[in-house]
Amino acid sequence: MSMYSFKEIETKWQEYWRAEEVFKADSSPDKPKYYLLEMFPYPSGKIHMGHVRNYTIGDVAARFKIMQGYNVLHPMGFDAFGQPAENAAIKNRTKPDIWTAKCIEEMKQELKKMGFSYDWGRELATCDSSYYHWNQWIFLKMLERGIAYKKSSLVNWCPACQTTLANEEVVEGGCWRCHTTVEQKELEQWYLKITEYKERLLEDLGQLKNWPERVIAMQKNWIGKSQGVEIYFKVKDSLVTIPVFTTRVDTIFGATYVVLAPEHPLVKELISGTSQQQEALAFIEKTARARKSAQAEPTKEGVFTGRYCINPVNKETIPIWIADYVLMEYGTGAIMAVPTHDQRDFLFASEHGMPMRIVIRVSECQSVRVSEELAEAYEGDGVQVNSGQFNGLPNQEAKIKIGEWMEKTGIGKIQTHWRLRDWLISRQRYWGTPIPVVYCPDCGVVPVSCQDLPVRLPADAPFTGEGGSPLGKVKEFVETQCPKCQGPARRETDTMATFVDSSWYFLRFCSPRYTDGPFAKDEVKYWMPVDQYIGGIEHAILHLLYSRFYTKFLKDLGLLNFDEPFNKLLTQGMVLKDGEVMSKSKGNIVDPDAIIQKYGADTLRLFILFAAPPETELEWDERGIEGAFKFLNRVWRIRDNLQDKADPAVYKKLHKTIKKVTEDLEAFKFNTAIASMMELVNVIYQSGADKQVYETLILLLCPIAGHFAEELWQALGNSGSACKARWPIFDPDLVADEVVTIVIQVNGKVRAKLEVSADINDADLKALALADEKVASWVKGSPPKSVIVVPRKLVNIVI
RNA sequence: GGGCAAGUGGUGGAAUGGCAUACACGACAGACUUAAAAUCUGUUGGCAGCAAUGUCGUGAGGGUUCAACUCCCUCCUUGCCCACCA
Repeated sequence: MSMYSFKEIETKWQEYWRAEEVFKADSSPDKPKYYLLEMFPYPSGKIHMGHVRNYTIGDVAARFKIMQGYNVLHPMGFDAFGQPAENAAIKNRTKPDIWTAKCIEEMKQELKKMGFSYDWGRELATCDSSYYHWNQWIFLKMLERGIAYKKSSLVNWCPACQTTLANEEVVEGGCWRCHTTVEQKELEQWYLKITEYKERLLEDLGQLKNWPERVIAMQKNWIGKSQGVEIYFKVKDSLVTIPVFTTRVDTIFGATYVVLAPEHPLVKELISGTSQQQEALAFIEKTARARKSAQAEPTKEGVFTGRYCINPVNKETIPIWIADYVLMEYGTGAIMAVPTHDQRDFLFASEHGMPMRIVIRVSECQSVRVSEELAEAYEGDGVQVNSGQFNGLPNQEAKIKIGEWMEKTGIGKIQTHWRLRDWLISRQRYWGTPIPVVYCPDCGVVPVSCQDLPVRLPADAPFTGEGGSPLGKVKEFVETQCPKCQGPARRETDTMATFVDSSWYFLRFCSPRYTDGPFAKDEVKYWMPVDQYIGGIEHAILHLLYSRFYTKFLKDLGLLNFDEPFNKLLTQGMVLKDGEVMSKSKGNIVDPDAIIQKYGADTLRLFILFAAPPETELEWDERGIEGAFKFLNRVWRIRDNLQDKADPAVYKKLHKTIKKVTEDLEAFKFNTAIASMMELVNVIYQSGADKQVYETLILLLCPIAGHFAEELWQALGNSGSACKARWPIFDPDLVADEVVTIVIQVNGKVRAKLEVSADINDADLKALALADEKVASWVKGSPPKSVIVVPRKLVNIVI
């Protein structure tokens, strides 16, 4: 009787898989392909439970597909540029490249200890010049087509660190590193014109039938298409016109004032010379300061400009205000205020004593007549009142009619506004892809030519943590020749945001060593799109949106022949401890490596799959992991008591288990797949198993507990790798029951059960049910009102 | 404020119109053992009952149905995402 010595077994098989290149993928046109991808990690040096869960889910799916005969591509790499390497450089005086290489090495060792089925021959790291070369190449193509461009804009700026911050790096209005209040600063920055693709990004969401609903909803929200009307308000005694955007044109007759954002370009002109000028200027100055801190609380402050404009639908003269509840970034930066039908306008109007007029009522005879009776704005649907020729129309209908009428008369224009902004990719940082552009005093902004790529990061730079980009201080990097006139020029010292790196890595995996372009077209044609993508919900918007954008751009370049990169998407839930997310700051981290040491990788994999379905949160439970370990040991010991020929009932259970496990793995229902295998093991402990039953069980376990299965597969005298064996097929005859249990209900309550032949007809079943003595005692001779018979399941007698 | 998801035994969870609580953890009991651990075998939703059995029970309330954890409506709670977005 041997022990289940997981340490030896796991090392042995990991070495075997490596030496035999078991998981090496090659494109082969005669086999169905399956590209399984998990979101690649930032190489922090240690894997955490989130990684373990993400990659275990993917690994089981990959191994299952291999056994089913698919040609599987399952690669792994590292999203290796980014802030932490630079922070480490500042803190420990290490070089970012050396620090990152060390982290990758350590992380790879941990991933290997989990026994994941990666084709390590395809490993890539985004910080390799052979990778970021093509980042730069794609950027140049975007520049050529006007998709990459430079403009001046407000960005988050930490005055202490002297650097810009991404929105994600602003925590409660302060710098995530030093907590200094973040300011808004005007800077020239590089952008990618993702807005050029907004229509397609929105529309093609419809193609993503196998994406979670909520991810689709989040992307829709983020793109933020809203249809409305731009209305022109003429300023009284002036040639100026104020365009206003609204999605509620049906409320236009209730507009009692107009509001501009304090930064609106027309504001200065409007207030000049009015009695309100000083007050207005002071207000603008004050809000500008308040708005500098990124997360200012909403307020309802504002000031009258001293000017009036004309409501074009009823020629009413209404005042123009400036208020900080209007945002310059959305719409036209100006709104028409309808206090009766917009809650924000209502609050502002109440505060400042502005008039209100109801223009939509639930019904025409509704008794509320004067606006003073309103406690809040009515934002729902109803019938138009006080609305000129549109009175009496349902407001949804009026919305369309008024829009059309405005177009015809030139009062306004039907328009669509979007929330999506262009993507700011400039970072004043060292550890990222250099933006391949040169500034020449004579020729201006000149792209580096494709032949001269990659623009390499200098090996060293001064990392002080203050005073802007370290790259700017590396003379050999900055000083260069203009590609156009050969005169002296300066290189761009900004680098690209790391989200750029991860926006196309799934394409690079198809031909990671290709040198003539970002990827080999035929390899991409064979492998793409990704059949199954797996990762955290935190990437539901940014990474997935950027990857979709890149795919569409590369399609337009003629390099791809599909619109969407990821066919199916699974977002796995988080791993919790004591009801909270595992995090360093909470100090509730469970180190996967410690669990591997104590129980082995197969036990860890089994537990993490068994404890919860993949999409829901998973509560870490040390006792649960012992249960998983006990189960593997229980399976291990079956080998000591194999019979010559197992009981037919065991075979029946076996084939039912094959069916259930196959269906469940297909649907990523790992927890119930494992439960059904546990049931089979319980039956085996009752009735015994033979070699064939045992071998089949081992194969069913193989995708989940790979090392364990290999060892037993070999011990049973098989040659070759279990994970290359054919996936078991169930016998339909053995799965079908010849006797079924029928539930007999009286008035919907279970009163009896009958064992009957599976092919009994409904009439016989009904007769049998009525004849049952327990049933008779409930029916008590009264004739049943009706009897419902569900074949093979139940009979319900209604009395 | 808007959107989405979830709410089931002591615990993780199963059942997506047809036996509520599969499987596991924990707990309790028995076997083995000098003893413990490990292992194996049972029992394990509440209430009433010696028992057979009855009855209640899936966040709350209503509805549809012969039948509802499941579908519909209203509400509560929790989590996530977005948010002065006009």
